[in-house]
Amino acid sequence: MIDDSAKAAARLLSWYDRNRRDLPWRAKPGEAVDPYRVWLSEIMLQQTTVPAAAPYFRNFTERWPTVRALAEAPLDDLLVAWAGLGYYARARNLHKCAQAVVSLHDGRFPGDEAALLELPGIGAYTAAAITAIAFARKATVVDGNVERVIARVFAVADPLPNVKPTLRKLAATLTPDERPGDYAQAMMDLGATVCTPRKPKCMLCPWTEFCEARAAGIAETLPRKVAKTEKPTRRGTAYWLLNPDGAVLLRRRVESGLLGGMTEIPSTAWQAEAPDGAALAVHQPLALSWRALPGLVRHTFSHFHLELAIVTAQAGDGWREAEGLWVPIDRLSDQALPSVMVKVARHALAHA
DNA sequence: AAACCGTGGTC
DNA sequence: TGACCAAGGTT
Repeated sequence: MIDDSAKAAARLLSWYDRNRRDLPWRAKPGEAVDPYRVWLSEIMLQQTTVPAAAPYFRNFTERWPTVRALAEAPLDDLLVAWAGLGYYARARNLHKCAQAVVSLHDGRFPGDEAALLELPGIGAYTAAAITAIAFARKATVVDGNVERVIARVFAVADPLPNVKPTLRKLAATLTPDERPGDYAQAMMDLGATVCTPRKPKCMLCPWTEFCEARAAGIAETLPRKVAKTEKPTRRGTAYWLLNPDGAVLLRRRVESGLLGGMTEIPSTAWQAEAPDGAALAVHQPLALSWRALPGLVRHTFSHFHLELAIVTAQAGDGWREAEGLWVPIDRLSDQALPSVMVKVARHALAHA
């Protein structure tokens, strides 16, 4: 077991110095840390892999180099730029947070956890990460990586999420006073590259000698998690409607909830039962004779599977009566289309 | 407090 | 091939 937390921290920091990864948001040695870039990267990395976030981070920082620039941009520009990254409430809160930093803090991020926690989209993890990485102040960062490392080092067998407070307390006992930012990133790097969910590389681990789970031969089985509820399937039909100019009808979804504020191809409600003829008539954007396209578009969201049928029609006179916006096919990339809608558009273009 | 909220890669 | 997984937060 770990009987000397200072020694454990030193061992981890030494490992970190020898295995430092070059990531787009990581300041080079000697380079000043920009809290704006730390914050932006932490939001993008929530439940998101490094390869997925990296191109979005480059695009955002090039286009909006400061929090003030981001605050002054129209929300819809952020949603277009965020499209495809998922969890779109993050983009809405990103905008709110940038505006709060400008209006409440004169354009500078606050440097303590309590003040950061007040900002939209910043929770316990992100507040600690910004405090440690951007402001070099002591804070215990607990993300999925840290939970896994701590559960293994201390052989905590109680399942998540209930055991989370216990893991947090244990993690705090190891946090050193020195180099808080490097230590936070070292813990996450250790979890991401060595103490991995499957087949942990214990031979390369700086903590292998005092890891209780490794000693007990149960490292790969930790942390335990309560079984998740099964995902239901919902079904719907999307309307691929073209006007005489060859533009397609799109709509803006409501601000809250699933894909809030994003652009969609008009469709019926998504329910357990596929829509019947009456439902198709109720939801159609124009009263027309629709032709069914072959196949289905399948997509899985965080908590349900979706099966979408697609019907198509050509609007004649009166196309202006439809509710929504008409977008030329070659301008679809300017829209805030989430991945599921990109799938629908591709399917329609391939089969229409 | 449990549900909601995306996506793409991996095995 | 379908379940699991990733630098979580909000309601």
